[in-house]
Amino acid sequence: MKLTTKSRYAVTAMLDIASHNTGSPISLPEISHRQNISLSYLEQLFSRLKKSGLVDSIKGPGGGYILSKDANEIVISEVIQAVDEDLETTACNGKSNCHNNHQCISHNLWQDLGTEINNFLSDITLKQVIAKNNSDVKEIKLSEY
Amino acid sequence: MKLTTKSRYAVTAMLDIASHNTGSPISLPEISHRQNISLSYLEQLFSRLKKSGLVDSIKGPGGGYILSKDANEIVISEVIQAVDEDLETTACNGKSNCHNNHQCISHNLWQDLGTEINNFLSDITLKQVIAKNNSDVKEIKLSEY
DNA sequence: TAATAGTTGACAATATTACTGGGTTAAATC
DNA sequence: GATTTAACCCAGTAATATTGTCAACTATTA
Repeated sequence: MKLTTKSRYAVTAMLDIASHNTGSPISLPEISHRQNISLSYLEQLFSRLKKSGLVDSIKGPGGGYILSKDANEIVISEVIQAVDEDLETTACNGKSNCHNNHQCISHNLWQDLGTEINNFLSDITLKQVIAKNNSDVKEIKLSEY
Repeated sequence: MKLTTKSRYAVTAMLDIASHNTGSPISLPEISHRQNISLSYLEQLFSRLKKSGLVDSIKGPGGGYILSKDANEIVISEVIQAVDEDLETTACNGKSNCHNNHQCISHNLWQDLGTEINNFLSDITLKQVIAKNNSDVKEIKLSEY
């Protein structure tokens, strides 16, 4: 599990689509403007997102991207994994001589934690993040009036 | 919250020290060998970790680094923050005109999630990760005999 | 005190990744 | 069918991560 600015952009863009979902596709220029992410970069990200089957695309005027599943069926971790392809490898990966000894145990420490982080992010859907945010906004509004 | 290979290395190195903690300091060449991280890079990482007060250093032969606090008092998030200095900024950060409107709501989506991830990693200590790993190893051993 | 093993810091060089720009293709509207 | 809008593809540049090298500086030990 890796969590870079790249994956942050991808998650943000997916959240943008999910929160502006009115049935019609959302274009990348729209997202670019709202989220302040360069169009070219979005194109690269969505190339991956589409390959991973998270979005469908519609060409031409009025076209754009739509979520391939419902927003409560897409979890954060799969968005991240779609754009950050490299699976993490430990130094002793595959070496049979490094099994159950002291060195390998050390190597596994991060792997364990990585799995936990992954599990955590696999429990959060796009919809949940949006719902939480909306409730926060309501609170702000209430406190202002 | 950012989670790159850099922060992964930092956490791994800290876990290495914590798991080999026998009272005497652990040298960077040791960690470099065990975790397969270049010595130069470890030096850079530990420069930050020391500045953040997470480790103390002892010079000269037999020297190295020791945890400045007990392993159950150091949480994963502070290790990550020590090496990844840049605080994340949203596009509308600071602009008063972008408050409570549609655009800003989108920007906040990630920020909310980021906070959650941070809270999650603030609840996990070095000691917990090691304890979990040790129990896993026991399970493996049991199943092998 | 000299020699050695270790940390610390600065700096350059390279490899990898993040990001941008220019063009091509496809669909819709006029 | 010309024009517009958007996805899509490919190369280039910028930034960052990573490694390498060298020179202090510090404590230990002989």
